[in-house]
Order: sequence, then C-alpha cells, then structure tokens
Amino acid sequence: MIAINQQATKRVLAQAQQQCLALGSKLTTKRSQVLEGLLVAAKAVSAYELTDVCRDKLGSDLLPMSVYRILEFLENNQLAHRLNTSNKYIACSHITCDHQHQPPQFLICKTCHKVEEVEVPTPIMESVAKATRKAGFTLASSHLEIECYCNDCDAPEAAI
Amino acid sequence: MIAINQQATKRVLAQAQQQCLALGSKLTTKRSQVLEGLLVAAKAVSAYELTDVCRDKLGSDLLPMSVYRILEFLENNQLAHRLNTSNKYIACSHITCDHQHQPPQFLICKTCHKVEEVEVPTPIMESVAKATRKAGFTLASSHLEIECYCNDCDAPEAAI
DNA sequence: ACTATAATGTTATAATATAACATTTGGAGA
DNA sequence: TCTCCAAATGTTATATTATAACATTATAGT
Repeated sequence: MIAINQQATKRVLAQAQQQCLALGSKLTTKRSQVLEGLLVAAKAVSAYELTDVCRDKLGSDLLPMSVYRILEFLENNQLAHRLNTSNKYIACSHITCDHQHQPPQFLICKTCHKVEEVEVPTPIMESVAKATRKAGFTLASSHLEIECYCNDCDAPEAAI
Repeated sequence: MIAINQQATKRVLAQAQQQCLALGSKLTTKRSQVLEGLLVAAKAVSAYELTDVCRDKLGSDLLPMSVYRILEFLENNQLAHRLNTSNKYIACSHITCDHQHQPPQFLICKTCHKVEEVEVPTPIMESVAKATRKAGFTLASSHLEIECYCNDCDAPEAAI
C-alpha cells in the first residue's frame, strides 16, 4: 500500500493537492479526509466501510452520500480507483509519482480481497485495444481487473 | 446474440441439457426457463430484470431469490456468465459449440450496455497470467471484462 | 413406499448506489 | 465590504443488487 505512516500520508495528501490544482479543481478538507481514509484503510473498501473509517479513525462526520460524491471526484482526479469487480474503492498507488504510467491492472484476491496494482504492458493493452476495435468497440476503461487468489489464500482449483 | 428465433432457442436449450448431464447436473424446468429468459433478453440483464423477462415473456413465476440461485447454477455449468463490471448476467454464446474455447473477453458498452463476447488470444492470457504469478497471485477468473463504447454510442473522449 | 438429497419457495434484511432538493461556503466582481 | 453565483456539502428518501435463514416440495435410489 501507498502510505504506511503519517509522514507518508501527509506527503501524499500534499501531492494530491497539487495534482488537483493542476486539473483546475480543489482538494477540500472533506475530500482530503476521504482520500486519507483510503490511505488509512490501506486496502480496497466499500463506500460504507470508508465512511466508517473516516468516522472512527479520522473523526470525520461524513455521510455515505457525501463519500460517494467525493469518491467520484477523486476518481476524476486520478487519486482513487473504483474496482467494479468488487464494488470497492482504493487509493491510486501512483499519487506521489511525477511521471506518466501505463494503465493499471488490478489483481484482486477473491478470498481476502487484497489488491495489487501493477502496470499493463503496452503490447498487451495494444492487443486488447485491437481486438476491441475489430469488434466495433472503442476502449473506455483504462484499467483491467483480474480476479485472482493471492499466495496467502489457496486457489481452490487449477487456474488457466 | 446467440438465439434469434424460437427454433434456435430450442436447440440451445437441448444442448444445454446435454451439457448439464455431462457435468452430472440437471437442467430442470425452472433452470431452463431462466436460461431461456437470458436468450430472450438477448443482452446483459440484471437478476431482477431477468425475473421480469421470465414472468412477462415466459409466464414463469420465479422470484428474484430463485433467479439468483439458478443463475449461480448456470454459471457453474458454463451456460451463463456474470459480468462483474455491470452486475448483469448473459447467456454464454458458445453453448451450441462442441469444441473448447479460449477464455472469453467481454466488450461492454458503457452507454447502451451492449455486450460482445470475443475470445482472448492465448498469448495475451499467458502474459496476464505471467504478470499475475510474478506479483504473487494466481489467476482465478477465466474471463476479461473490458469497458468500451460501441460504435453506435459516441465515445466522449479519446481512448487509450 | 421410504428416505435422503436436491431443488425450489418464502420472508426478511443486508449492502450498494442514486435522486432530489436544501443549505452552506468560498470567491469573483460591483 | 458586500452581493451574488457557483461549487460543495448536507439531508432525506428510495432504488437496486444480493444474501441469509428456514420451510416446503420434488426426485431418485433403495
């Protein structure tokens, strides 16, 4: 996970601040709290779980509705990702990087819900995009979500 | 979509029957109705939408709870797929094929929810599996879901 | 026919998400 | 500084998706 201590968290939040400004938007106190909640959670959490984290760990009194709104904002500002596979949210692990990245690929453990964010090799993404165009579609999502079992959780059967 | 007329539907259902037997399970009347519902819908539908289709188009009186159970059965018997991206279900487009297929890749239009099932080229799936193992995970899901815009729906911005 | 198991029915409720409108806040311009 | 607009947040209600828990019915093997 991206932030393992308070100092790192501060650094990430400051960087997020900058990133928002660059995009012409503002990381308000509440938004910062929600992002901090994601960092504190240090794993993929549902909007309601995140609401609890913000209340219990950060003393914030946000309601789920606000958390949903703010999560949408964070997504639009590339500070968080929504994992469709599990209906959970996670902080972007590249907030403190200053360079462009390949599209993320999320490896999601079906058992313990641990998430690892790796980069999709360019040739793979190109193949996918090509197959997509061939079928008469245009790629919309810039990330792949892969359901996995992590090594701590036994895979029930053989995989592909 | 897989079944465009009654005759084709019958053929698919008969084949599904066989496929179940081969797997040591039974395609009961209700299960067959739910599968037929998916065929009639001819697109990805939610469990509740499917319940409506079964009631309105097929005269079945299933409750959503039963539909969920039966969808789970159909998935286990490779007769239907659950699309995590949209929380919808779709009939497998390969029921009437008698050969093994590559893992499916679903192209899902974010706007109109049209779904196209194409095959993932083996080398791509191998690359993904490799990256997965390298990160300490084992592939669990045998399909990829790709969010797209279909050519009938305008993509709002440039894609990857 | 008897019984064990599978399948389905039924009711309740949990979990996720959005709609709609009200209120507050923070800045840009008068 | 004041005013007013737009953005952000608050609030309430409700839609949508999914599962738990237990009851009943159907089916197959003996």
